[in-house]
Amino acid sequence: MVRVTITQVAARAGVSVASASRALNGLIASPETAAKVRDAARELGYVADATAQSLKRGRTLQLGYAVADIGNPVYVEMMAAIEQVVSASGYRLLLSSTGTGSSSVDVVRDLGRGYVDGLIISPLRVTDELLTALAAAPIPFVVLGRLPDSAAFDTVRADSPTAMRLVVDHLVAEGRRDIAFVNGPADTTPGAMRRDGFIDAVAKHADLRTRRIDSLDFTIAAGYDAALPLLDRPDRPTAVVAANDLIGVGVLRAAEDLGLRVPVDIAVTGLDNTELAEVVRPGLTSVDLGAKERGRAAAEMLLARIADAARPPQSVTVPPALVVRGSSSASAPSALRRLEPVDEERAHG
Amino acid sequence: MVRVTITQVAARAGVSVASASRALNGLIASPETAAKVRDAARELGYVADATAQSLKRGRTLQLGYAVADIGNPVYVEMMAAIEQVVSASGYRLLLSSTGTGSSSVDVVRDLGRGYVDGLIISPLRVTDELLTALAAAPIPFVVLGRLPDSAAFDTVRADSPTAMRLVVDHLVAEGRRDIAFVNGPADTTPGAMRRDGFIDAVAKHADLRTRRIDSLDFTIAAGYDAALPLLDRPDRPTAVVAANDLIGVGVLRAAEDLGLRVPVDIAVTGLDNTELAEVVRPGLTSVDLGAKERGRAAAEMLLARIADAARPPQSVTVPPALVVRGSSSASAPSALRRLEPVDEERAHG
DNA sequence: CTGAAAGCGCTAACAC
DNA sequence: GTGTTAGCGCTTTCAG
Repeated sequence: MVRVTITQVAARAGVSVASASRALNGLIASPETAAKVRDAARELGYVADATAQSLKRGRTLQLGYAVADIGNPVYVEMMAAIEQVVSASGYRLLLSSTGTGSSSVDVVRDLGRGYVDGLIISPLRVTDELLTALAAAPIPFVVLGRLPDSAAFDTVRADSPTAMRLVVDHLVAEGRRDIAFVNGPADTTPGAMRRDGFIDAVAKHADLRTRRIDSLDFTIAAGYDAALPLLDRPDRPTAVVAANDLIGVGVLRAAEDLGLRVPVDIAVTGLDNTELAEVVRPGLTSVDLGAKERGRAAAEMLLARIADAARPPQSVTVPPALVVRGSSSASAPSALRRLEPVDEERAHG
Repeated sequence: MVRVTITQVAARAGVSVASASRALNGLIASPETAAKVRDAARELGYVADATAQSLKRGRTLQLGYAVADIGNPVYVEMMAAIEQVVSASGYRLLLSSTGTGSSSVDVVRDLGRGYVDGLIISPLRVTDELLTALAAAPIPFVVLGRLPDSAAFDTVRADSPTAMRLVVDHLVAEGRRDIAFVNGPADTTPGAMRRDGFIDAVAKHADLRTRRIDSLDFTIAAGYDAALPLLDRPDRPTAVVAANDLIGVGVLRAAEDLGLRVPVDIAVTGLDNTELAEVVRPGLTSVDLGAKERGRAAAEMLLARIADAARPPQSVTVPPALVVRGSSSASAPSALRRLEPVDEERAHG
C-alpha cells in the first residue's frame, strides 16, 4: 500500500495543496471545494502524515510516561488512568520504562529530541542530577511523587504521612503495641517518605515498641526475605506495616511458612490497596493512595501546563483512605476462616 | 530552554549544515571538522530533532502496542517484554488501549498516519473488518493471538488446545470426573479458543460429566458471578476449569463464600499462570502460556519484518506448561493449611 | 572531503 | 476563497 500525500489529493480534486489542506482541516473553503477535496481524499484513502504535521505544527500530540517499575501494579493502574485522559484529548501515550538500562535522567535528557510534547515521570529516586535535568527540560512535565520543596515543579503526590498514620492508628486501636515496619529500599523516594511517615505516626503513641527493616525491593520476594528473620524469633512483633502491598503479601507468605496465624499471631498491613490486597487471604489491610486519581490528575495537569506554560506550578495531593481487611482485624468482613478472637492478643498490648 | 538546531551547530563550528549532519552521524568528515562539530554540539546542548529526522528518513523509530484490556496482568507482562526488546533496538513504544473508545480497527486504520513503523496488536475479537484493515495496513504488524488460517500474517500464539489438555488431564488424574468450564465471553478469540480446547480435551476421556458457562468478562468479578450459581447446587461439579487466572480467582472466591473447601469439595484451575495464581491461597493451579516469551517473540518478529518486508509470514507458537498448586491437588506444595485427604473425593469419581 | 541545494509532507502567511 | 511560496529541521544527492 503506497503512501498517498496531500499533493495527490489536491491534484485529484483539481485544487492547490493549500486549498486541500484548508478543506481537510475545516478552515475556510467554498462548499464545492470542500466537497471535491473530501471526495478525493476518501477515494484515495488519504490520511495526513503525522510526522509532517508534527514538524510543521511544532507539536507531536504525543506524551510520555516514564516509570521505573512497570511490574508494580500501582504504576500500571496509573498508566491506565493516564492513557484514558491522554487519548481522550487526542494525544498518544509513549511508554518509557526507566528500570532497565536507561535511567530517568536519560529520559529527561532525551526530551530535547522533541518526540513528545510533555512528560509524566514517576521517578524512584530523586537525585540532584535528575532535578538539574528537569530544570533544564525543554518541554512541560509533571512529576508523580514527592520532590524537595525547593523544586517548583508541577507535582501530583500521595499523602504518605497520613497513610502511615492511618495504618498505625488502626493497629494500635486493634491492640497492637509492637509494630515493625518493613520498608522497600530506603534510598528511594517512596521508601524515604513511608519510613518518615511511619516514624512520625508511631511517635504519636506512647509505649509502643517499634523496629524498622529495609527490604531489597518493593516486591513480594523481597518482602518475604525481609520478614522471615523478623518473624522467626520469640520477640517477634505483633504487627507488621509493609511499605507497599507487594511487600505486604511477602510478609503474609513468610508468616504462613512459619505457621503463624494472621491476624491472631501477627497483623499485617500493606500500602496502595492494589487488587492483590483484595484477593489474598486473609485480605490485606491497606491504604488506598489513589493511584487512579493520581494518574488522572497528572495527565490533566500536564495538559493544562501545555495549554498554559506561564501558570504557576501546581501541586496536587490525593488523600489516602484506609481499607481494613482480615490481615489486621479478625472482625473484618473478608476474613475467610473464622479464627480465634484477638481479645487475648489485645490483652498483651 | 530554546530549541537548538543543526544550523546553529554548523554556524558555531564554522561549517555547512551538511558537514555538521555528516559529522554528527559519523559519516565521512575530516577529523578536525568532526571535532569542531562535536564541540559545537556539546557546547550548545544540541540533540537532533526526532520529528525532522523521522520526516526525512521515513521512519519514526516508534512501534505501537495495541491491547484491549491493559487491566489484565497478562497483557502487562507482554508489554514489559515487548518494551524491553523494543527499547534495546532503539525504538520507542507507543501504547494504544483499544478497550475504551477506539476499537482495534480504528488503531489499524490510524496506522496510515505514519507515527509508528510497526504494530503489535493483541485483538480480543478478530472480525472480518479487522482482517480487512490488517490486509490493507501500510506498515508491518504482528498479531498476538490466533487468526483464521486464511490470514497469512505474522503471528505469535499460545497453544490453547494443549493448555486445556494439560489441565483436564491433570484434573482427571486427580480423580475429578465432573468438570465445569467457566469461560470469558465466548465471542472473543481467547474465549473461543479455550472453549474449543476444553471441548476437545474432555472428549479424550470417557465417562466425564462436563458443562460450560460463559462469564461476562475475563475478570475476577465476572468469574465470581458466573461461579456462584454453578457451585451453589447439590449437583455441583467436582472441578472448575477457568478460562484465565482472573476468572479462576473469582471461582475461588465464590467457593469460599459458599463454604466449599478447595480442593476437597471443589478443584479449581486457571490459565496464564500470572503472579495472582502464585499468591492466592490455596495457590491456583494454572497453565503458563508464556506471556513473556510471546511478547518478546512478537517484538523480535516485528523487527525482523521491518528489516525484511519480503520474507514469508511467520507463525510462532509458544508451548504451555502446567503448574500444579493447591487449588487442584492436596499434595501440591503451596497448600497453606493441610486439609483432609482427597481420597474420599477420588472415590467418587 | 565539503558546501549548495533539494525536498520529506504538511501548514500558514501572503498576495491575488 | 484560492493559489503561490516559504519554510518546520533534517539528510542526502550532486557538484566541486
